[in-house]
Amino acid sequence: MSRSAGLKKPARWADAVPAREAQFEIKRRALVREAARAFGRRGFHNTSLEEIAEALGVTKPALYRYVRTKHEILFEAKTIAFDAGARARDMAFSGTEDPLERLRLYIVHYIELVTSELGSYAVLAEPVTSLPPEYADPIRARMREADRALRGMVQAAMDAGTLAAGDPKLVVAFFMGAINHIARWYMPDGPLTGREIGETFAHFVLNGIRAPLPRG
Amino acid sequence: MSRSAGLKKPARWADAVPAREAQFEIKRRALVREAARAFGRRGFHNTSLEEIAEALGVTKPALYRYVRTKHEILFEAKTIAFDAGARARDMAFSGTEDPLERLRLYIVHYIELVTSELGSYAVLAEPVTSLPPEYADPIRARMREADRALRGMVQAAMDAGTLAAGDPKLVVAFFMGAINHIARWYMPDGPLTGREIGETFAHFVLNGIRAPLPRG
DNA sequence: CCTACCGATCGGTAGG
DNA sequence: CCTACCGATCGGTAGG
Repeated sequence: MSRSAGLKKPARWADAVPAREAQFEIKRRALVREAARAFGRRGFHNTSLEEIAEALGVTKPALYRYVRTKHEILFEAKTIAFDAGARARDMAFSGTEDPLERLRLYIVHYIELVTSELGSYAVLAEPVTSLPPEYADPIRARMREADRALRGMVQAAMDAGTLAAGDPKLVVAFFMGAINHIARWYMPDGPLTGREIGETFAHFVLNGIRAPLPRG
Repeated sequence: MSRSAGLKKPARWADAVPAREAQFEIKRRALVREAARAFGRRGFHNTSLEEIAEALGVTKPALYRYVRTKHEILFEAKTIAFDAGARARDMAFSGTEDPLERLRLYIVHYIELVTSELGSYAVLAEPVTSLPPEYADPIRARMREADRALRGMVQAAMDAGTLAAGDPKLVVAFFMGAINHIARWYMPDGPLTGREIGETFAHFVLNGIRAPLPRG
């Protein structure tokens, strides 16, 4: 359609060397990840673009080659976190047919993802109100989507009789609160691996923290 | 010591009408509560003093009669939340001698307090980094204090054998994550009372969400 | 308790 | 990718 279309040069080296665009994506991702880490630690408004730029070894205006606004960065960071949740659900579904075991797998996998990215997922704690409607609305939609999916998983296990009957909403609020809180205290170089935390939390959620043989 | 001391007029009506100072305290508290609510909902930096003033029916400069800085307001709001936690612990200790029951009482009471203040306690989610060191340091100290106290309660129940042996730190992180998250989704005019949520969450924490009689 | 108003921070842009 | 620099927001103050 465009007049310049006919002038496009053939790809050099038959695209064997995608260098330029690949570099761009790599840099952009590094920017979003670094920002996510900072936003999660200190909060969106307590983190200036200049600080992010400094952490990446460039100046603030350079960031604008990769991103349009600060809001866009937060939006991308949150999107990555929601994608991880969706991936954990996929893994849980393809891992087993049993509703209760699915829930367990979801918890373990999601926690492993959350703890494997240098704390980038703490951005989930940043209020959506830090974003203008154009970004906040899709994020809220994804929150509802994740909630709906998890409630469905809980309901399925209740229907199967392996979960105590009750309000799925409350159950999801319970364990997602505990899980999303992890990003706020987890230290990648601490004594516990993501897997260990995942297994432990999954056990706590399903079986509680009580001793198996309460003394009378 | 002051020269005007000798000129002080006797208290009118023998202090039966403390009006002035009481009014001041009432207004100050209304200010902090309103701000806490707004900070918890939209975040500290997304809430301007002008918005808070408007919600109270005054102009921004009027707030400075009751408070020195915006930071001080956030500090007070967080302090109130920590005081509630301490009160819940006191109630738990004076309510029973049994370590496990104490934990249960703490959870129920704390959740009841958190849900009984129009969402003021969501300020706990605001990062301490929104405060300058002079305020952030005491807040961090109180976080550590609360953590230590709760770990002690958990350890006691483990020693008594009513809680499964394990890492008290992880146990506390687990249930406090779930509990503090409540302030972020609780609606005072929703279908659930704070008491109901408290009882349910306490049960989830202690016994898990699993059905009591899993089918084989 | 209000009407102005100042000062600093910081997101974003110009221009190279 | 950098050196300037603009513009808006907003916490806080003056003065009444």
